[in-house]
Formats: sequence, structure tokens, C-alpha cells
Amino acid sequence: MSKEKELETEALIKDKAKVLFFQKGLLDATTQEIADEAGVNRALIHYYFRSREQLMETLLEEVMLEKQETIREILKTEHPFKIKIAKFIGALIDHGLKYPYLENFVISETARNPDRIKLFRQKEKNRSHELVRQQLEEEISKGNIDPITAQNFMINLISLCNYPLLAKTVIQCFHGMNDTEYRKFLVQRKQVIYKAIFNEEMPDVE
Amino acid sequence: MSKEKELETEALIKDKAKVLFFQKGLLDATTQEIADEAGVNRALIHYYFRSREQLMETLLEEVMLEKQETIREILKTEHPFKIKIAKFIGALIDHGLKYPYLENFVISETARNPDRIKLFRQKEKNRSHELVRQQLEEEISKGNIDPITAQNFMINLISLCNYPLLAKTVIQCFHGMNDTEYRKFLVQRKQVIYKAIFNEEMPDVE
DNA sequence: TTTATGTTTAACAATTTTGTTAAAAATGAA
DNA sequence: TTCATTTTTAACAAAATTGTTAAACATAAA
Repeated sequence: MSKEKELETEALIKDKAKVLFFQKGLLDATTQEIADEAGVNRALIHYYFRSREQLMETLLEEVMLEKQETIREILKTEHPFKIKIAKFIGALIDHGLKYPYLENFVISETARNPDRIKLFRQKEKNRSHELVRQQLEEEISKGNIDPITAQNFMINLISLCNYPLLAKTVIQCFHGMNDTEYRKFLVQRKQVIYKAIFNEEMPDVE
Repeated sequence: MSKEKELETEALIKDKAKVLFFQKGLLDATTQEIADEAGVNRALIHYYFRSREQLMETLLEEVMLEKQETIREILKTEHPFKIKIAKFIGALIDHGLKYPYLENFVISETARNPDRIKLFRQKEKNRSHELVRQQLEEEISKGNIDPITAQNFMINLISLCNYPLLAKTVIQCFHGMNDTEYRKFLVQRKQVIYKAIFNEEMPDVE
């Protein structure tokens, strides 16, 4: 029994499919295109993952988990609130730079089929919202931050981080950026977002 | 020659297809589903619009024009800058309430095929960006607004307006809102966005 | 009523895509 | 090497979808 070979091919398909979907943005890639990208026979996709659908679920779970772990770690540290949020912004943008089309996928899948939202849900205790609210309210009562509900705070934050990823093409066209300029724009944007949220310059966070 | 009947059916297909695509969110509706929604034979779609593709282009052009006209009118008035922006926010949200899935469509189409961005581009002279920049810079030099580039200003603004539309399902699930609550949330959000942008309460604009 | 024109329909062909399967190939233990 | 198991392949079947076409139908003018 060659367990190594199996893992090799299975992992190869997953890796290449991730590239195709979340990096190249071919969200409706066919099983044939996935097979081509991985350089394997199309039937292997069904052999290892049963269906296109199940492959997708597997990929999503992996990539979402990667993102959620990073965020959970940041939000569970003992840093001051504003530092945490600065790191949070950085993590969202960086993950977006790694998988530029992941958010597009989440958005189109959930729009097409709201039930599939389950695939993207994190465990109750780790939801960013819960991890942020208490500390946010403390800061507000101390007068360090203008009053705002946790709901609006989070949605503002995530809107400012995610929309420029979703609208890559629109923004590039509209503001005449090539890929390099767009990347640079996103990196610089971390500071812009922090300033929009807190109305003050972002401190350096390693 | 029954010109009336033709316009009736043609307009019927367009109207029902708009509902299907931009209101119900079935962005990948088949020609059969479109025909069913309009209660006509599927071949009529090809008779009037040649292909599914061309129907889509027609619909888009109409809906985008409707949106762009509203925005152009707001930005070309002589109102004070902050009033204009308040109206601009209102118009973006209201259009999103009318066609909840239009932005999803723009985003997925341009991600899938960047060339198709042409379909969404407005004429150079009417681009919101151009209409806002000069006045924004004036306000900044008068010290009424914190320094920010027009690019970042616009992208912040549009991110805050559009993301909650794109992420309808995610937000509803995450914050436990039904459709009514979500609508209310969007309407109230106009003030939240204004405050996030200008750091002060939004004045009443009719 | 006849005729020409425009509108609608059912049936068909072509293509694309998914998933299955039986057989071939590779692998590794006995 | 032999044999059992796993992996891979090519070929096939089924379903979905788009676009075409020829004929039926409706309408209004002559």
C-alpha cells in the first residue's frame, strides 16, 4: 500500500485547485481545468474527492481555517485594543494578498445559495465579533474611541478591508493600476483603514 | 405590424430578467429560467436578444445607467460638499435596496473576465471620482476635512456602502438578521457611513 | 377574404459538463 | 516472481444548456 503516493496526488490536486480558484480567480473552473492544472486524469478528482462539490468543500474548509486561525490568535492576545485591530487589518489584507479571490468565492456562493453559509461559519466562541466587542466597549467607556456599536464597528472594518479585494478589477481599471501598483495600494491601505476607523495615525506593528 | 406587442414582450423579458438577476440574485439563471419567470417560450429570448450574453449586456447597460444618472445629478449640483456626499451615500444604499444583487454581478463578472469591465465603465467626464476630487481638495485646504487622497476617500466611501450589500447573506447570518431587519440595518447605515467618513453626525438631507 | 409581415412554438442539433466503470498500470508484500 | 491491492486511464452514459429552424399562429393592411 503506497500511502505516500496517494497523499502526493491528493495534495497535488488540492494545491493546484486552490491556485486555480483562489489565486487565479477561475471560480467556475471545470473538473477538466482542475485536472489540467494538476496534470492528472480528470477521473482522479472523483476518485479522491467523489465530486467537484466535495473537493470545493474541502478546499474551502482548509483555506478558511487558515484565515480564522490567524485572526483568532491575534484577537486572543493581550495587546492593547488598537494594536490588535491594527494587526487584524494587516492579517485580513495579507490573507487577501495570498488568496485574492477567496472573498469573491464566499460572496458569490452565499449569494447563489444562502444555505451554504454553513461552510464559512466559525465556531461561536471564536467569532471575531465576540472577541472584539467587550474590549471595544471598554475603550469607548474610557473615552478612547467614539461611541459605536460592535456590529457597526466590525462591519466598517471588514468592509474597508474586503471590498478593495472583491473589486480588484474595478479599482485597477478605474484608477489605472497595473498588478504591481494594485498590490502596493493594498499594502499601504492598511494605514488608510486604521485612520478611517480610529481617526489617528496607525502605530508600527512589527 | 404590431409594434406594441413586440415592445410588450421584449420589455417583459427585460423586466422579469432584471428581477431574476438583480433582485432575486439568480446570477447564473439559465435562459429557461428567464423564460419561465417571464412566462414566455425560451426561443423568444433568442428572437429578441440573439443570445443570453446580449440580453445580459442590455440589462446591465440599463440598470447601470439608471444608477449613474442618479449619482451624476447629485454630484453636479451646487450643494456644499458634505451634503453632496450624504446624498451620494443615500443614493448608493437606495440603489442597493432596489437591486440587491447588482454589485454581486459586477464583482463576479469582472473577476471572471476582466475585459468585460468595459460594460460597467462610465464616460470619463461623469466619473464620480472626477466630480468629487476638486471639491474634496478645496475642503481639505480650508481645513474642513482631514487630509486624504481622492482615491482613498472614494474607495473608503464605496467600500462602506457596497460591501454590506455584497455580503448580505454573511451579515444576516453572522448578526442574526431576517430580511426586514437587514433592510432597516442598511437604511440606518447611511448615518453610520457618514460618521465614519467625516467623523461627525450626518445632517438631515430631505 | 387574401396576403404579407411579424411573433411564437416545438423539435432538433451541438456542445459542455459531470460522474461511472471496467480495464490497465503500478506498487509492494509474500 | 506472483499476487493482491491501490492508483490511473480511456471510454461511456446521462444531464443540462445554448442556439437554430421550420412551421404554426396572429395581425393588420389591401
